Amino acid sequence: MLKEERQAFIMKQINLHNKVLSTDISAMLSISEDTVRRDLKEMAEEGKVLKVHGGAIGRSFHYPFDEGNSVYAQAAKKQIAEKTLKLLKNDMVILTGGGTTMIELAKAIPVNLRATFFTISPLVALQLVEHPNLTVITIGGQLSRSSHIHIGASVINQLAEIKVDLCLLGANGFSIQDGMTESDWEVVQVKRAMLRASKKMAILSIAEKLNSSQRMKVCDLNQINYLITELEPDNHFLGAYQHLDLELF
Amino acid sequence: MLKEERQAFIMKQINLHNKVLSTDISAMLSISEDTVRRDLKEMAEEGKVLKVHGGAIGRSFHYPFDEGNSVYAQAAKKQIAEKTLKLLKNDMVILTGGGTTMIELAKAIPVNLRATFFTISPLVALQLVEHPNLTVITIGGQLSRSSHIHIGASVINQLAEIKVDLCLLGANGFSIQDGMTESDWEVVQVKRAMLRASKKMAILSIAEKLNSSQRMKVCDLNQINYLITELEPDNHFLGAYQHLDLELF
DNA sequence: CATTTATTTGCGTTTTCATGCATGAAAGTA
DNA sequence: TACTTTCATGCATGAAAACGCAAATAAATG
Repeated sequence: MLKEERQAFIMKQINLHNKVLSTDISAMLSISEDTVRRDLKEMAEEGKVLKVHGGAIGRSFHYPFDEGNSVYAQAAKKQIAEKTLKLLKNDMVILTGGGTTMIELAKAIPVNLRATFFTISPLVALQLVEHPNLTVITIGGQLSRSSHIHIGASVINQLAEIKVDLCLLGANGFSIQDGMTESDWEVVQVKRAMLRASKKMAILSIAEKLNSSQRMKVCDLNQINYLITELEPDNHFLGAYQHLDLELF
Repeated sequence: MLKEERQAFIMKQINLHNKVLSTDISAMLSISEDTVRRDLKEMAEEGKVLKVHGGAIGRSFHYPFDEGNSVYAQAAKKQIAEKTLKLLKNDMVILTGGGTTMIELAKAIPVNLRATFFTISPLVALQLVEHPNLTVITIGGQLSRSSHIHIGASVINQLAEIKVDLCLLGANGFSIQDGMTESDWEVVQVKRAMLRASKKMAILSIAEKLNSSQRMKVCDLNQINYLITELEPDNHFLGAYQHLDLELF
């Protein structure tokens, strides 16, 4: 049997069942597991499959979404993501919200980080799960059409049952006078619940959003531990925040 | 024997079997393997065949994973999606699994359908929420790296609390003998819970997956109400399923 | 026709490739 | 932690490919 035939067979199995076990292929084709492993290794190097312990899984899962990635202020968001990495340590349990900044963060996480992520955003969850050493848990609930995060009572209930080391949130409105604010009542509720579920709170926001306010208040600034923007902490634009009880990044 | 004859013979063999072995041709035509190799090399340079170690394979031989990251058997899956629409009525409460077939279904849903969807797949959820008249509720939990669906105890618990009109599932293994089967224990548990949570059960599967079995059993065929494939219900390939207590689409 | 020239073919040798097995390391599991 | 499964690695073996060379065949030329 030709090597190409074998690999085609494996590919077909993966297309059909999403994953294959080396032992199964070995048995089905009556070849040694070594050969299967070598095939999988080769195919993995060509990017055709994703090798995992015991076999391989398909790589065809790729969301048709952010492909046309024209994210607003993406450069700044990438910078924020990079800075945020400093807060993440091995074995942490982390809770995240949604938004494009969080997506950038999820992409930027180093492969060797070993941590548990709770998230209310399916997109962030899908991005995070690409990392081999992360445990990703989605807090489910009604999916908001506008913000693409889970909202509603069930989310609140689930959040009441966890306590995480660090919560990472994007901000909608953020100002000295009004603290963190939001325009959507449901989102306010969810964010408050996330706040309660976390020991520390970090806000990721492009500087542009600072000093803007929305209608509804999520919390005061003193409940925020870290504020991460694309600016240097000593930037004059951040002057008003430099003397508060929060750490600037 | 002329070179053209030989090469024509080889082409014929390749068209017939999609591949040839140098040793076989050598034996069949009583010529040395070197000659065969030289022929294959020549033909490969002309782009007629694809030379590989041990012989050659036809030019038409692509890997079953169609170029890039497009979906395997997408046409068939779109057909399945179209047929499935007949089962969906206004104000239904529907529970769905994951997989590329389900994604196609989510895309195919008409904008005027007014229904509530529960799903364990973040990808399906994101696709569904694009429709203005759907309420989308994600059943959250640990996100499986291999199948991109939520698994684990929390999913089971949440499923225990709902009762939906119709459950739509893709199948991993499906056969008369073994019923619906899966390769992942966690997924089995989730699918069983989905079964319990639903009044009716529909399986969406490309015909290619029928008559294949995986290690672990999800349920018997008599628990399935609808089986939807890309084939016509009276297709002879579905013969074995036509007399069962399930409706074919 | 004879001779030269070019092409094709087969054979032996050397390299490269494919595969299975054995071993110890690594990862997962109880 | 101890136990099992899976991985990676090197090695041995056999198969196939590449290469050069010479014989055989075909084509071309005078």
